[in-house]
This record gives sequence, C-alpha cells and structure tokens, in this order.
Amino acid sequence: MLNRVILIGRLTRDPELRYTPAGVAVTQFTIAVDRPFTSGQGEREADFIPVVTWRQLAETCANYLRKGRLTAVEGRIQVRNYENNEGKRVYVTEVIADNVRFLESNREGGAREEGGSNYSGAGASSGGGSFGGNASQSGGNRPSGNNSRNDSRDPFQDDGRPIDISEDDLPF
Amino acid sequence: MLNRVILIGRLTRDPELRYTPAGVAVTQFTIAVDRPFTSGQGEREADFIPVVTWRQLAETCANYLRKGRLTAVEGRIQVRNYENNEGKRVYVTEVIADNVRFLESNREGGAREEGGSNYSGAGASSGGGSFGGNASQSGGNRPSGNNSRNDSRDPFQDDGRPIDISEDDLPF
Amino acid sequence: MLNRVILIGRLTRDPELRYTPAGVAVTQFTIAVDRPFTSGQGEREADFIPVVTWRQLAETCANYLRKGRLTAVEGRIQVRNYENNEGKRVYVTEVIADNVRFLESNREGGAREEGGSNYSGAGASSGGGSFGGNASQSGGNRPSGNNSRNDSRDPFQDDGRPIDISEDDLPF
Amino acid sequence: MLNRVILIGRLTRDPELRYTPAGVAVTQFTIAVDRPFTSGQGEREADFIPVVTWRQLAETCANYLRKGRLTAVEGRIQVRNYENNEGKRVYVTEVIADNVRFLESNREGGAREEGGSNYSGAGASSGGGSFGGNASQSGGNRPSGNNSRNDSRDPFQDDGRPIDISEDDLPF
DNA sequence: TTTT
DNA sequence: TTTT
Repeated sequence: MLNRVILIGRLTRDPELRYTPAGVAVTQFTIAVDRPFTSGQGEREADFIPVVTWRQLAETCANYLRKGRLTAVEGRIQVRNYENNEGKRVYVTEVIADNVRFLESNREGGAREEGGSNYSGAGASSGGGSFGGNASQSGGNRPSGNNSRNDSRDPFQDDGRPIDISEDDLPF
Repeated sequence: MLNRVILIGRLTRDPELRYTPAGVAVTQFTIAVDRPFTSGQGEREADFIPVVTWRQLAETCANYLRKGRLTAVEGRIQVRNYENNEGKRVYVTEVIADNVRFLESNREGGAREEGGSNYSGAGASSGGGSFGGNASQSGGNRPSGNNSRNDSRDPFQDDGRPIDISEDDLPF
Repeated sequence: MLNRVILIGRLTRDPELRYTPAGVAVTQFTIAVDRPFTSGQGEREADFIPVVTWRQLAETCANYLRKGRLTAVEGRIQVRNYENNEGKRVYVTEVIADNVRFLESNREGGAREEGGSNYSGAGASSGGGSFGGNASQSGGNRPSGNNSRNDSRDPFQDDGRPIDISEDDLPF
Repeated sequence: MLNRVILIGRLTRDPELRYTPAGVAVTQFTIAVDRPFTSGQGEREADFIPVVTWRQLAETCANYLRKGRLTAVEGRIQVRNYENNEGKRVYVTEVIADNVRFLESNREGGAREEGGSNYSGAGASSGGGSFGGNASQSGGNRPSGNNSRNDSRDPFQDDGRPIDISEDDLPF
C-alpha cells in the first residue's frame, strides 16, 4: 500500500544500460550504502543494494553516473522471482528508482561517448537527452517488469542478449 | 550513507519470535505491500518484503502483530549473504525495522498467550512488556547481525534451534 | 534537490475542497500526528500538519476522507509566503501530497453526497471518480501554486470565494 | 503516529549554535531545496526549510556545516506555536533532524575556530567532539522543546540571550 | 563480484 | 532575509 525507499551511497561499478526487445531502456547499478556503525570485528560495513531505472531515467543514469559517484536514489522495493536452471525459485530484491540525484558533479565533463560497451540492440531508441544535474521519472509508477514466461533465466542477467521481458510487463 | 525505508502492508503470517544463544529476541515477518498498479495480465500485484526486528521491538511485534494485520514499518534495507550447502553464495535482502506501527487494533483483545508455538530456549529473556499501540526501537541503529562463521546455513532459517549468531554481530 | 515526507495520522476535520477560478480542484486538511514520546508535563503530544492535494487526488480525498480517519500521506514540504494586511510577510508550511492512503475503511459506506458544504463554484469540474482504497497522484510533481500578486490575503484561506491563484502557478 | 522527512539541499547561511540555560546545545539552519520543476514565470524555485538539531548532533553540525554546503537531513516535522507581542498565535514549522549527512567535504579543512560569532553563554558546555563525515543522533527521539510559558517571544529567535526553554521540554 |  |  505504501513502499518508499531513499538511499544515498556510491556506485560500485559503471551502470549497465540495456534495452528490452521493444526498445525500452533499462539501467541497473548497485550502490554501496555505508552503515552508520562498525561491526564488532569491523567486517561488514556497507549494504550493496541493486537499483533499476527505466526509460528516460535509465538513459540519463547510464549517461551521467559512474563507478564511485555519490548518488541519492528514491524509489520502491520490488521483489521478483524466477526459476533457475535447477528448478529452484530464486528471489531478487531491487530498488525500482523513480528519482535519482547526482550528488557529485562530473569531474571529466560530458556524457559517455556513443558506442562504448553498452548493448545497443536492434530497435533500441538510443536517445541521449539533455540533463541538468538531477533526474526524475516523468511517467509515474507503473509495473517494472516481471517475466511471466516459465524459462530458467534471470531476465535481468546480462548475457549480451536483449532483456527477455514481454511488453506487458513493462512500466509505461 | 543514508538508508531509509517506509512500508505499509499486511502480514502474510504470524510473526516468528526466536532468540539468539545469548537471549536476544529477534522477530521476523513478511509484509505484503500492494503495488499501486495492476500488471498487464493481472499477475503479480504485491511485493512480499521480509522484515526483521530486534530486542524489545521484537517482543512487542511478536506479542501484538498477527497474520493479515495492516502495519507500517520504518527501517533500513540490509543485504546479508551466506554460503549454502552447495557452496553457493546466497544473498538475502531484509528490512531491519526500528519503528513499527500497528494500524489495526487487536480485535480479539490481549496479547498472545505465553507458550504457544514460539521458540523459548534456555537463557532466553522472555520478557513481555506493556504496549500502547505502537512500538519504536529505543536504542538506535547498530548492526543487525551477520553470521561470520563459514558454515552453510542461513542463520535466520528456522530449524528449531536458537539463532546461530555471535553476540558481536548483534545490535545494542 | 530531494524533498520527501511520509506521515501517518488522523484528520482533525473533514477535508475542504475548493476550486481555482479555472476549475482545478484543491483539497486541504490537517492531520494530527502523535509524537512518539510524551512531554514532560504531558502538554503537547501531536503535531498538526497541513496537507494540500491537487486535481484528481483532491477530489478523491474530499470524497473519502473524513474527520478522525487514520491516513497515510506522502509528499513534499512546501514553504510559501504572502504579505498580510499589515504588510507583514507570513510564511506557510504545508505538505503537498502526491500519494494518500486511506487506512480506515469507510464505516458508513459510500462517498459524500453531492452538494454538502463544499464550495462548488462556476466552471468547477465537480467530477467524483471511483476509488479503491487508495489514491495516488497520476500527473507527477509540478508546482503547487503560489500567488504572485501583491495582495494581502492567504490565497488558500477559505473565504467562500474561488482560490485566488493564476493558472501559471498551478501544477500540471 | 509516523512522521519522517528526508531532504537534500544547501545551507542558506552558516548554522547557528546556541545553548539552553542548562547548557543543552541547539543548532539551527535553513536548507534550500530546489524544486524538481520550474515555475511558469520562473519565480520560486526552492523551498527554504528550517532545520533544528540538538545535543551532540547540534555541536557537530555547527562545527562542520557551512553556508552553501550540500547536506542530507533526516528527521520529523514539528509544528510549534507561541504568542507574539500582539497577542497573536504564530505557528512555526521546523524539521527536527536526528540524522545529518555532509555531502560535500570541507574544502578548507578543519572545524570552525573556537570563539567566532556563536553565542557561548554562562553554563554552556561548549564541547566540540570529533567527527567523521556524517552525524547521527545517538539518543533517539524525545521531545524537541516547546516553551510552555506564556510570554511573547519565539524561544528560538536569536536575541543574544540563551534559549528560553525549560529543561522539561528538552529532548533526552 | 563490490563504493569513498 | 535565502543555497549552487
């Protein structure tokens, strides 16, 4: 009924931009959120929380976020599940972000060059889009995808192919 | 650096109260949070989010929450991991709550009777504690436990034994 | 850059629905949020926080919320100011809600009858709209109005006239 | 029942540290939070939100925050009121912060020098305290002060005197 | 598999 | 009275 998350942390890697077969942009990244305390043995000190963004926000994040950047993320927790190749149900928890704030300016300057290592498949609308220091999901908060087909892959796992997700399961 | 979650939903089952070997109370439950939209096929319409509470708040939740009750939860996302018996690393995402509000009064009246199906092991401080319609973590937000031993069990998996967690990994 | 508020409390009165001259619905109400502690002298124990909703959400709130109802509100803090009739600048802080959850079902049943004590001026689109237990702002989060004219009234003060606010200052 | 605010913005001035007669530290500052949209006429583009911190967190904020610094604030909305010298009731809305994150490192280096323009009255415990990049309220969330005496001053208004607030109205 |  |  209400589901709201706000995180501030740093990207553990560059974000990964992919496209659904129908050309909807999806960007994933993980942010490391330092805990406000230190463990007894000084062992675990951060939570690594996977974040997913869609559409224009996905393009903007892919263009402007980079490994190590301090970032604020606002969204909701989503728990999806799929059956792995051993027939076991696997649960994946992610934050579906509808608002991302870039708290550190781009030291080097401009956005990532076209091309690069990102997938940019057939039919993908690789639109860039201007940007002014922050990014907020325009469209609202419709579903953020859940593959209903009965196959044994995490649809979000990057295997070089377009994301295996039907349009009905997509936001917007 | 900042990690805040607020959820409103309903318990999918009665909460489960257990104790660490040193007698620290831990209560777990899952809340179903309805999504604000309907899937294309009307398939998945709620997220099932695991919640963990500690100490006095754990006791209060175990005493007053029940399956189906509408509840507000405030806390932080925690991602812990352990190695399963096939040597694979399993990631578990939970909300560690420091504030729980009971949005539906107890129709039947009083708290759960002493005894019941809850584990109540040797050395466990089974203190009840009065309660006035809501519950907030007094102590603050120190670590919420992460078994550092290298064995192949989820320390939170209920196998009838006390929770396998060392005191150093505990909050407060 | 980021501005998020989540409140749970009870309406201190029935909500007030009004319309801008151009027919945009605005509903205001105040929620009493009990503090999680008791004052030394047991004096002040709740904060009374004004909430504003716009458009469809305003209509839904006016139709379904009533004095005393337990309600969750999500939105942002807005500080507006105006000059009063003594030429003094007055600051008004409100929560502009984009998501309101009705945590208590309507005991009596249906929505408020047409007519009633609400203002329903010329040109006002008095559409009711079905409702399923919660309400979320569809359109997004654009400005929520700030009268820029230099007169000495709080534009939101209910004097029986339509709200004195220009369309340019409106959300959506 | 639940009251949570998260803000990211910039300080409009240096924070103001004062002490209650009993020596409890209170720091106030205002953060400008840019709105996620532009007004029709490009008029108002930020909300200026007053923030109050207490005790150790107050000392840390006074030591490390400065005008213009990007800052994350977590807390709750508090509405207090007092009677002004014309016998009119004035309402003041503030965010009582229990967690403040400094999102921009101190360019110049160390903390503010002892002395400076801050009030440091008789009986005030002017303890500094080390600091590591963030600050969180240790003690919890008890009342944050409300002058119950019937005089006509805003107890928080800086008139060079210690804050006029009784110990019973203080947090912790 | 992780960030400063 | 306001910040970048």
